[in-house]
Amino acid sequence: MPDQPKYQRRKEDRPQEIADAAFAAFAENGYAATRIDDVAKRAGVSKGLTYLYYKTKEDLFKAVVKNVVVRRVDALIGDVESTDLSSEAFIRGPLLSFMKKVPGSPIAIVIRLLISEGPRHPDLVDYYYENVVARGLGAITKFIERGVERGEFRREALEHQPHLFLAPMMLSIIWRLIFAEKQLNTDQLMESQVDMLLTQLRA
Amino acid sequence: MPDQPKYQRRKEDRPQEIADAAFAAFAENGYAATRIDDVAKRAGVSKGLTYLYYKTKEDLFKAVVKNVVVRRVDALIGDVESTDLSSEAFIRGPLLSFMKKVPGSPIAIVIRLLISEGPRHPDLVDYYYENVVARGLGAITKFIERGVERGEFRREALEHQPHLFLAPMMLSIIWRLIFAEKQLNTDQLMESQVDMLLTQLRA
DNA sequence: ATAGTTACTGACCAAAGAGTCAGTAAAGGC
DNA sequence: GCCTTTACTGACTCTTTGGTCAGTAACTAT
Repeated sequence: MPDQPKYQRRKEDRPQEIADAAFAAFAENGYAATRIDDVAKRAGVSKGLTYLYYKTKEDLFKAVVKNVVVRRVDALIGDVESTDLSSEAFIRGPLLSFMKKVPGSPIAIVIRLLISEGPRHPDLVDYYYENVVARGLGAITKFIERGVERGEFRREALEHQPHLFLAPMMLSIIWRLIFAEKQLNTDQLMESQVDMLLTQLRA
Repeated sequence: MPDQPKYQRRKEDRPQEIADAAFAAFAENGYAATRIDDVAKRAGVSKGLTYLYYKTKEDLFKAVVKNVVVRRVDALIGDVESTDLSSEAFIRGPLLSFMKKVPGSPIAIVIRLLISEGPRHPDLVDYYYENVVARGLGAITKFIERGVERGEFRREALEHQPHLFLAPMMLSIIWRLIFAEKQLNTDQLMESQVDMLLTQLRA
């Protein structure tokens, strides 16, 4: 029987492993009800090690919440800027499919955490506003404007369109966060809305 | 100097006073971060008294969350059933004005609490689904159907209309829960949506 | 091998907070 | 006034948990 070492030193990977475990724990139990000890167990390390990489529970929380969403939004914005589809085709294609994915993705969890913990972490809220919301809305707005310039869309009535595109997605997210099991065809909801908005936008 | 009694016995009023204080505390801090001692202080009573009227913290929480919303929804449903306005006039009038009020009302707080604590209190979620969501959606659906019977609305495409009416309200609620200060004209958002939906519904 | 470095462990501490209960005093009946 | 009832208080207990740190053992260099 080979003597198995009690643990391996894996300086490089630990922080991410702990962050992943923490995300799962926060997702299940929320911030306050999550025990650091529990996070450590999930990550397969001791509590002490968690404190080596993250100074406090709050630090861990913030670090975790920040790194979940940004790269997804980056990807979407990249798509928007590089696509050669017509505006309508892009909206019906990649944008709609992105919106359909969100309610079942970690983004939804982050929204739950922002709703429950946001008020006690204003800097986290600011971070999300700047890096996710503002950029996301900006991208959609730019995209509608491009449609206008190309003569695909009418100029008027685009005041609040970006938000209206997102509204059924938001409803779907919340619905699933609260009533996970109760059926609601959220995909169809978003499709109807997109249809409706495009009809109104079309030149 | 009259000797002031240390306290008054007010058996009738205490439960409600404690519940109100608890709602305020839960709204500010969430469930886990709320101290019973704090609730008691807000209500101007001792911690012990809280436990006389509510067996546990969880009992208190559930009692509080249940009694905030139901009577408002009752009122709305009462309106729906007794109005003599045309369907469109009712939607543009009382329904829209109800939806505008919600994001700044205690209902929004309840939604926050359901999102953060719902998973750990499934019976509370069920209660809300039955008493608020199902009844609310039912009322709107009935109302659209009435419009159809009267020849005001087209029959088709009313599949998911009730949810679409509510979607921008949901977005507004969440927006204000997270980004309280950041401006967004949520009223106008809901008006645009109602316009759009009515245009589509109109016979 | 052996010594040195440090990633990692786990027992520990101190604070906080849910829930209890013996005792107090306010109201009401006589 | 006095007695009884019970709404109410507040000090106490016991558990939980965030955070610390002295010690251990996995790797590295020589």
